[in-house]
Amino acid sequence: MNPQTYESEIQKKWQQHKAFASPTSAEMQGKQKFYMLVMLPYPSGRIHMGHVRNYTLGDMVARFQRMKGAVVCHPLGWDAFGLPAENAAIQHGVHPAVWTRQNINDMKAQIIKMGISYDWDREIATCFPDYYRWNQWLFLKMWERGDVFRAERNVNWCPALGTVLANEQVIEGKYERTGDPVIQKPMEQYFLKITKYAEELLNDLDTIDWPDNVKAMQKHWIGKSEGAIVEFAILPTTQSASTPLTTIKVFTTRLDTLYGVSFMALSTEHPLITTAAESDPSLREFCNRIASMSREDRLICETKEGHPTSIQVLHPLTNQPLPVFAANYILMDYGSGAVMGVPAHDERDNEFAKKYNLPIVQVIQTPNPDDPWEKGILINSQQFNGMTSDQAVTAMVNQLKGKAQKATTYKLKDWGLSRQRYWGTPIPTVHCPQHGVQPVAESQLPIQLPEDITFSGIGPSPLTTSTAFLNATCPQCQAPAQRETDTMDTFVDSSWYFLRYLDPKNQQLPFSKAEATAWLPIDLYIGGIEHATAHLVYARYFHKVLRDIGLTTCNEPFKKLICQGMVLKDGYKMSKSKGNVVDPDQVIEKYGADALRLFMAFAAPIEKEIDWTGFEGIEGATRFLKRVSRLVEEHCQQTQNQTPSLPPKPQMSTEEKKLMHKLHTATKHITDDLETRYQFNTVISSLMELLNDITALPKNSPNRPSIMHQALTTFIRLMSPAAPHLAEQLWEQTGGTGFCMHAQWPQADPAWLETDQQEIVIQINGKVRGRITLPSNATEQERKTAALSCPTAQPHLADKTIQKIIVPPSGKLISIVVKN
RNA sequence: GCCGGUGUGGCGGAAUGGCAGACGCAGUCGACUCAAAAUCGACCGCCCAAAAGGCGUGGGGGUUCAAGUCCCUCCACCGGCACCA
Repeated sequence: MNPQTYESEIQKKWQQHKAFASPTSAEMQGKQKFYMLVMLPYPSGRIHMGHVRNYTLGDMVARFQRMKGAVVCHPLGWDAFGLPAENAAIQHGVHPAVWTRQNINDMKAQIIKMGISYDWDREIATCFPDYYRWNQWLFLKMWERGDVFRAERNVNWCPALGTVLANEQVIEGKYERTGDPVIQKPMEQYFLKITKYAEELLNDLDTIDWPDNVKAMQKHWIGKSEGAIVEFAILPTTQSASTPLTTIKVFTTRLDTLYGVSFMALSTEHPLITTAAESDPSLREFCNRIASMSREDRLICETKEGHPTSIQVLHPLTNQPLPVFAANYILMDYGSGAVMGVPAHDERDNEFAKKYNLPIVQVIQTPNPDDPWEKGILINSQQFNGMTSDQAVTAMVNQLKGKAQKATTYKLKDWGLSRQRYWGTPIPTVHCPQHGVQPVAESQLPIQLPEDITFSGIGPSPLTTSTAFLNATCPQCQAPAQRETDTMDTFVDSSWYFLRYLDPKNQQLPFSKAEATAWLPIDLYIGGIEHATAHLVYARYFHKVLRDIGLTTCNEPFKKLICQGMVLKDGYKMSKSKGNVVDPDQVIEKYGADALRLFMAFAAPIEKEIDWTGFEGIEGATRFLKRVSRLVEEHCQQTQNQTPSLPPKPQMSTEEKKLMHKLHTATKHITDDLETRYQFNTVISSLMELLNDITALPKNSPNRPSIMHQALTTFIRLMSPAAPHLAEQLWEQTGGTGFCMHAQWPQADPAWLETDQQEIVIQINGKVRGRITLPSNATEQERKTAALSCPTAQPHLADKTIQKIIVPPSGKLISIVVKN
């Protein structure tokens, strides 16, 4: 029978019997739980090989855990808000909701064809009011907690279209579609105070089982550095009276180099520079030039550039006046946007000082004179001379009294939430002429997206075209107010979706605490490495907020994370524009879902990239499945479903005992690989080895029917997570009851893991010189004696002095050390 | 530049300090066949005619009875971040 027919029949049966259903917390009855999660897909319309790989491997774990007896939650949903739907609306006139709906239906059908065991009763789509109302609810909770604020930040502004663009739409400073120039324009936006959790987000990385590279990326993203904030007083006569500032605050990790400061550099966006530029045309021109550069250009342009100002500051210890520059290498959004220039001990300051002829004063003696950027011993620093860098920092903070404090800064920035888009969660606030920005009352949720929208791709957010939507009342004074037209970043949607799966129909809360407590943390999360920072940081942050609101109890949502490698074609990522997309549907059409799954699991370790090009290997997967079917077929014909019970061990032939041993060692390996090592390629190779050994059992083996029955029914269950359709088919054929996917997972019997006889390798001076077979219970002395009399070892022992004989605990090897 | 990782046959890869190359793909030869496909069997790292033996996990060094695996160092490649004060 060909896979195309039986696979869909089995899928129907699974569906009819709700075979993938998972219980609520009340129904769990103290059973071991397992929450298997994959990153929710964007409904682009077609599944691709990356999805296939991700979902196959997740499904293997889910199916394995079910057979092991765990209650398994294995859901899928749709990350359904986002730009492509809006583009489809602009280009093809189809409403984003319609387009998205259709794509979800198409993709769901494809995923069902893969035989992935998702509990579709838990399905969610983030674009439904059912879901996004809880984004709004959470926003209001965070507002109450004071975790939401409004501030200005630059956006990509396309003056020709009058539209804000996403980073991905801007290429080399131009709108990718029209080529219109894009500039940076400050705009008032909503922010979430993620920085409040910076320290915890950093520290808790040590408590989770994640890949090193992802942890490293997150650490770098959070970017903690410890140092001090020091104040430099502005010489009053050197700046215009209009500025309120009397000091400049500077963050430094090297307060010990304070005596080496010869200038101060400020970001071109620093308020002090902005004010100074008002009365200094040359400075203004410099700042404008830097501001007009796109982010990309700024990174490419590596030369340090500065512009002098009339401002001077006083050195806090020596009271010497120091010049203040505006400089292109100072970032406004890190530290305080100001740097104390220490040319002798900072590479960038050094370059800058040389260019502008500023004094370079060495104040640190470093262990390696060629590396002046390191810490060392202070010199030229008056009473601090002779101190180590670390001692000096403490001493200087004390000396400077209120003018310096130890401080910690992070690269992590507060999360800019606002998007000037239609297809997203409306931010639940109104603008009242009297009371400013006000959150709406909880009772008004959901604030629904209006349908009467025209999508032109130009002008402000499409939401501004719906007057019905815009008209609102102020919750404070009930006077007319204008509804907020910004929508939320779609990362909000994906920051807590895994909790909504647990209670998808809840009308009172985003999810109940009981469900969250019962199912969290997620035991295994699989997804692409591209989400190593943004999504995985935001989701961790949201989870901590939810914990602090009292909705969840654990600190970290994802206990174990695996990032799967990409599926390539001809060395490139598959993409429509390259025309190298391999459609999973066509592969299933030709080979069946089981073959594709098997191949995906076998091709390479999960975290590595695989290239579809080199892999006629799927033929191998097909061959394997055919061999299994044929073997079971033959066995059933021969035995007519008579299944005598297994004879006691002494009555078995040597070959039969060997097969039984293999059956149990394979069971052990496959169990380990699926349970702890998450190494899927060796699951498949173990299955192949086992199949080879089962096939090799002699036709005239005395207990063949019973041994074969035992071997095959075990094999079918071991194969079931990877190739569930064929397993189901063969399970029925061999007389199994119920679904194979619900059958009990085979257990490795320790008695069968041992063998009566053992082959022992004899090494002499590290080289293999012979092998002997001994009873497994032979003593160490017997092993040594036998090894020394091994014929092939004799030539290497003659005329030599034996110095040492080592028998390692496994007993599988004996190492003899000899000397001439 | 900094951080993380990888390096094993023609290819994908296996190997918890204990027989390197499991398993598969490709290939070669054979069986079956009128023939082909499918299937089954054998071979399949390098040197030597072969056996015996030697060499061999990016290069060099070290620890160990024993190193693909641990340590040092260099090289190459991949990924991430990148003027982070």
